[in-house]
Amino acid sequence: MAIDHLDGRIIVLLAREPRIGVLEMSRRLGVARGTVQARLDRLQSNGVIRGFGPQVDPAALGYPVTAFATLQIRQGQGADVRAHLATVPEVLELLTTTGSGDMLCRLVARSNADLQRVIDRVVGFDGIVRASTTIVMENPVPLRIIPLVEQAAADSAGT
Amino acid sequence: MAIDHLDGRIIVLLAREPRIGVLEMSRRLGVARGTVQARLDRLQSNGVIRGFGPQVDPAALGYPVTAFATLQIRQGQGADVRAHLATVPEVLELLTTTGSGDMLCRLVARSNADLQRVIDRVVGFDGIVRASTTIVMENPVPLRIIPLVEQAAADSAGT
DNA sequence: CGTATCACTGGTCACATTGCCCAGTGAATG
DNA sequence: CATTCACTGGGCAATGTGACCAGTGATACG
Repeated sequence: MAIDHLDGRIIVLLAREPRIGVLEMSRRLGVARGTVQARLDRLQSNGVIRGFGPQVDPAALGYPVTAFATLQIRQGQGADVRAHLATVPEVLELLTTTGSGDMLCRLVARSNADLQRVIDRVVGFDGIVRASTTIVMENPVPLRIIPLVEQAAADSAGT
Repeated sequence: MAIDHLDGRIIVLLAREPRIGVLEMSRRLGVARGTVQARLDRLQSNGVIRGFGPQVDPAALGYPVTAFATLQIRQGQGADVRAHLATVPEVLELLTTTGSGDMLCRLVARSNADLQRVIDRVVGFDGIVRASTTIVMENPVPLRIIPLVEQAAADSAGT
């Protein structure tokens, strides 16, 4: 579960140059190829590295508008609402949060006008009592993981 | 910018089996290898595919708690606050939202108790007027992109 | 109507990398 | 002291890669 310094270097290197191969990594890190391979296998079976799927930019797909919707759910309707939201492609993520029957929903849309359509589709469901939406303007820190990986690696070094 | 059906199939296939190579993709899709290669190059230079970085699970790194903090920023302090938050490893993402001086901040922590430490570090900065935090309990729809890709590919098909 | 452009096909080539194997070493464990 | 484990450094066959090429069909353009 905890990662050591070498694991951290592997992940960071992989994050910076995803196209790199195991052999080149072993050269850069100064360890044997088999070691890198074993570490990678372990990190993946640990679940630390979930995968290497392509990171797709919704904006480049024609969905430049991002918004968050906070939904208040009628008691007992949670499962239905989840199933409903899972069918909406513009719903990129759904989280349940503290506060009874609250959900947070990450949305994208083709334009501000299109966002209205998306929101209508999202909230057009019986179990949703109330919804409030916040539009994202800028993204000063895009979703990142490297600093946390370095932190985790440094922590384990102290152990 | 718009993707066609073949682009969509490439992305979906890549998302499902990231380890797959160009050659194997061309076999599965029934097109020539060069075509897949050209499409992939184009998708990447378009910015539709940003990269293939490893998807790291913060929970597996020892940070199982996720939270969102809504920050209200003092006028004119936005840039300073961004710089401050960028230095906190537990800040995975930072967005500015509608509502003057509002930011939304995605956090992780080692535990609920540790979250207090993270929040203290986040809000312990002059430009932040007020902060409210919501803890994430479940993640019924993890960050996903495939449905949107399929949608975008279907849309362009109609064109 | 001809022509240029473009994407795609199906093939080749040399080269690098992969997955898999092995024996040996050093450290930590029991 | 014996065992286990991670790592090293090496070797092997098989595969994939990047780079080409000529030919073809469709589309857009003068």
